[in-house]
Amino acid sequence: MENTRELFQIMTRRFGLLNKNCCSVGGCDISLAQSHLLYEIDRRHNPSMQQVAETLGIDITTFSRQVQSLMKMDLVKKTADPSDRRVFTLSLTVQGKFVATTIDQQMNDYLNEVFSYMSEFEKETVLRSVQIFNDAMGKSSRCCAPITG
Amino acid sequence: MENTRELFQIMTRRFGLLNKNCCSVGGCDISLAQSHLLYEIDRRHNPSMQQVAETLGIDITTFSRQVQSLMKMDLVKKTADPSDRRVFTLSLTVQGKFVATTIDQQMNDYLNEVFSYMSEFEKETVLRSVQIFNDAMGKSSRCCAPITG
DNA sequence: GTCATATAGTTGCAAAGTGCAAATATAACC
DNA sequence: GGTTATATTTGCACTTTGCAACTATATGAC
Repeated sequence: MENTRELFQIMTRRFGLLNKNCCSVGGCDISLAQSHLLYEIDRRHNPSMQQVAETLGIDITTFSRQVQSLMKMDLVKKTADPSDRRVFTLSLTVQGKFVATTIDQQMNDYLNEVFSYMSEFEKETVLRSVQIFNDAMGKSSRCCAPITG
Repeated sequence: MENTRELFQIMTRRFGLLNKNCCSVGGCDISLAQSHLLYEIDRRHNPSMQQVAETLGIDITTFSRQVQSLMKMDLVKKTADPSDRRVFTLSLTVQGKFVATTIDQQMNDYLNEVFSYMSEFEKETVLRSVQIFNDAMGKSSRCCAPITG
């Protein structure tokens, strides 16, 4: 029987490689870190810088600069929060939304191909399992617990 | 119903954060990249530099330097392959083996805690699902297919 | 043999990414 | 009004990265 960590290590490595391979949209090449930013900004509703940085486990100063470069590429927008002027909320530009959506599409296409090698029952089981696992990770008191999502 | 990619994205993100948190063994702090190297060298039998770099999806020049720094830390050993003198095979030193084993232990401890939030049946299902998913990824013709393991 | 070509690995260099400490700006509490 | 806390940015030094070019060895054609 394989080691438990091994199973997850291999899976996440492969998924990470996939993520890396999906960083090219049209003429626009972005880094893996930038892809993660776009993903997280896309799935939330106007999150603050702090929130996203913490969720991704990135130092806030590094994050600040990553946002700057994505703004230069016109993929991300920063808006001052009127209720607390220390805070900036993040959102995607039209182009940023397009890039994020395209990446999401590519990833889902690939995942669908992977699922095509399983029976429908297996597919359902796998999806449910990942959900169960994510829920359990969320309950854990140890390192990764506070991360939302 | 949640997006398929979302499920995997969240899971791998959390697992990645866990990996990052498990990079400290005794007085020895290593980077996440170094942890991945140790892991992969540990689970293979005297792999060559090329093999490991390709498996991890790292540029060979970057990899070469990572190996150099792990050698300086006395965690990894490079041995000239007598049958092909262009090739160097990698292995862990006693201390490297200790670090890799300790990290593995920490990761498995954490995973066991996560599994404690599930029933035994759910746990079995999740483990089997990850195995099924890894097998299916291995069958895929797309990006991550050639990666061994 | 030896010449051309392929492969394994290293190094130079310039660019990008990183985190800590310190700064700015605003909020919140008393 | 003054102290303390929070959100974000910048300075700086260090590390990491990948491409191009290099060395060294192997392999195949002839």
